[in-house]
Amino acid sequence: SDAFLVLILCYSKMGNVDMAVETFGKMREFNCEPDVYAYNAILYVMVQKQLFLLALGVYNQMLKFNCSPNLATYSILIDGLCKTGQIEDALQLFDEMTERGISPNNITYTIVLSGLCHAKRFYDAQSLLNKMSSNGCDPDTITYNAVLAGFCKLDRIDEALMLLSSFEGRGYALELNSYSCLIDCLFRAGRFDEANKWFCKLIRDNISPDLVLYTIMIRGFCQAKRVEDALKLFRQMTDRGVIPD
RNA sequence: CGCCGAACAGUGGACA
Repeated sequence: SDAFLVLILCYSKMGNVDMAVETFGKMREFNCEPDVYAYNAILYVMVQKQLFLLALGVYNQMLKFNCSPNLATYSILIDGLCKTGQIEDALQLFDEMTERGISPNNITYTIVLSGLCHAKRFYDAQSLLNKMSSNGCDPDTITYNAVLAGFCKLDRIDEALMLLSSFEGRGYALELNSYSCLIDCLFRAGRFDEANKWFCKLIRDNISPDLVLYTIMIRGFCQAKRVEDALKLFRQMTDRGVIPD
């Protein structure tokens, strides 16, 4: 049974649904009842390949065979719904899960938060974030990344900045990607000085900007008609060994 | 057979 699981996981990582499904089917032939991990593995591939209806079928089969879904099962399914834009169904499944007595953890919350952001449901995301903390789940760095990027893209920059300060207050540091995202959004909102301020902070913190961030900066300064600043950055970039594309 | 552990799920940047 473990052997099957490992095999399914391998196919799953290779993105080979057909072989994963075939292997899964063979389990029964060998008198191995799939356990929750096997189900999760197979659900995961299906969801990755957007075969959501198939996944739902497997989920129902799972219930029929009295294999109780666990938190990972729901995370996989909810994630699939979110990523195919079916946020309402995702929320419903989320409720179904809690009704079954399974409480969400960091991962589940992050999935739903990111789904809500992608669905442009800022207020729902905000209140879920609060609910998360009041349920004793502390957002971790992945949660913050997801929500920060989400808020930025919804042009809720001030909310993102507030989030960032509570984030820093808890001793986390942003990664380069997230800074880039924030800076880009500041530029788009016409908040050039702030964008520049964050960039300077990055340098002070000894984080090396990469090609993408330099591109964001240069583009931003060009839009702000600060061509000299843009050129200065271009030089800084090449001096630091970042090659323009 | 029971217990314990392990193995499954989350974010991600400009232009394109």
